[in-house]
Amino acid sequence: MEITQNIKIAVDAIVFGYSKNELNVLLIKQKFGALKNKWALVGGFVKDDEKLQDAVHRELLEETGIKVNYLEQLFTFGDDLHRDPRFRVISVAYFALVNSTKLEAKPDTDAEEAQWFPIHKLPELAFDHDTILKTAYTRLQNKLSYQPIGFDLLNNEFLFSDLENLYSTILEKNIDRRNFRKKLLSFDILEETEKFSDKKNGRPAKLFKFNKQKYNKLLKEGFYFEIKFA
Amino acid sequence: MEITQNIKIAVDAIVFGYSKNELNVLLIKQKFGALKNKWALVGGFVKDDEKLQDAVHRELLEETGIKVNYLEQLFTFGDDLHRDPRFRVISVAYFALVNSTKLEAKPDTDAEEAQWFPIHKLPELAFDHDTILKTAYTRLQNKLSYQPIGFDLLNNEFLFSDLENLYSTILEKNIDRRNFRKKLLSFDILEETEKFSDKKNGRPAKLFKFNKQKYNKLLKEGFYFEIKFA
DNA sequence: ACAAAAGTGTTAATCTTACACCCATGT
DNA sequence: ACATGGGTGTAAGATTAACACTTTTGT
Repeated sequence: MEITQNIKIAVDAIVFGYSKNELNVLLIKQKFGALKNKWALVGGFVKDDEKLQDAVHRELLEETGIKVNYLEQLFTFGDDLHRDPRFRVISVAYFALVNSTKLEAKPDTDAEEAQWFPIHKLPELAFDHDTILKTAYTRLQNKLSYQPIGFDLLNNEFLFSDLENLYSTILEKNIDRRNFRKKLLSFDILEETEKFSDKKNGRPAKLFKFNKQKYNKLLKEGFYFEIKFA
Repeated sequence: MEITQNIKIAVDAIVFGYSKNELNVLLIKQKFGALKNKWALVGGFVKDDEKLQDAVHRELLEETGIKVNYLEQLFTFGDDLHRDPRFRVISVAYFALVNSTKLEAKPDTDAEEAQWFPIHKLPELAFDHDTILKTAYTRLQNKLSYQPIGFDLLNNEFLFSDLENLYSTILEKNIDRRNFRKKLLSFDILEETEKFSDKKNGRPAKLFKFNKQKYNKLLKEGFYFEIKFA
């Protein structure tokens, strides 16, 4: 039983970062080919002896020097036979979160131009990457309501107002501050620190931490993280 | 830019059927190779000019003659480099529901032996198909609570008791009959028919239909299907 | 003293849960 | 008349939603 197949398999990463009340996406400028100078998701072909996940990490490191905080498989795009104009490529897309939108000095390898773009100010994208991005954004919006994933976009220690802004920015909704705080505290997965914000204006605010161990423990006991909004 | 890659891409379908208060999975017996006589999910290699979805439909038709009621992409299994002992295969798994567990007379093509197995009485499976199956079962259990997917496992017209049994079988939970009925009726996506069950025993029960148009309309208006259990 | 953001509590409305008896049919 | 499964309502408890004033700090 011999199989010949002329399909290439690639991975692409949709990396979200949150900074200054904006949700950003990491893109790199295409340097070659018909799509030169368009922007694209970080990605590339999978090596023969490489796990899909490892391929994603490798590409991220090679092209942007970034290490992600959260990574999960999103969807496999393989129904559009000509999504890549060169030949048939099936892409396994991954969804990633980072808690910093600083870009390190570019790594030596590919020296691609990587850049963060606010989700609502995207440039024209190569391939079907706009579709992929839309899928990822919807996934992020949904997950925020039933998985404590927002913390992966914030610093280890954060203000309640940061968290609240993150939710209201990404979900594009207003949130009642009191109800939001009450709800999150009721889960008992946040810890107060002794530290305070060092903002110029207004009353200093306590810094909080997400206690992942406690969350995992509660999960096993049947706890279900869920935040709804009016 | 030349790429050589020695990875094959396949699709596999996890087909669920519900019959006589049991959840069943469709498997086929392997006829060749090292895994001969083990059972496996329906699947096969993707053709060069074939959409992933079409590959699934084709394999289902060729190997079992079945047409599914619901199909969605589940997950892409590609991290285990030796999941297929012959060479590296990445498999895009699809999750399917049918409303009949009758198997047509075998189609002429491959004449594979296809058979339904109750989810809790599975034979030994080839490859990593037990992992895939577990993933699919979890997905089914979760989806049942937030998408009206159970109807795709039942006849077009069904009894409330069927629906209730389906939920309690798949979720492996007891359900309060009154609360369940109240909840579902409150969604206003079910229609009473004029017909009644023709069971021998007990009071005849009304047959209901799921009104998919109405559900889709409500969805657009922001309706959210959600069933929780005590 | 004022501007800015943080912190906090109550009430009404809604939703969820628990629970048991009568009804219609076939034998 | 009895066995079988179908059909229904209510009350207590929990959760959600709506809403505004006081506190702390820097200037």
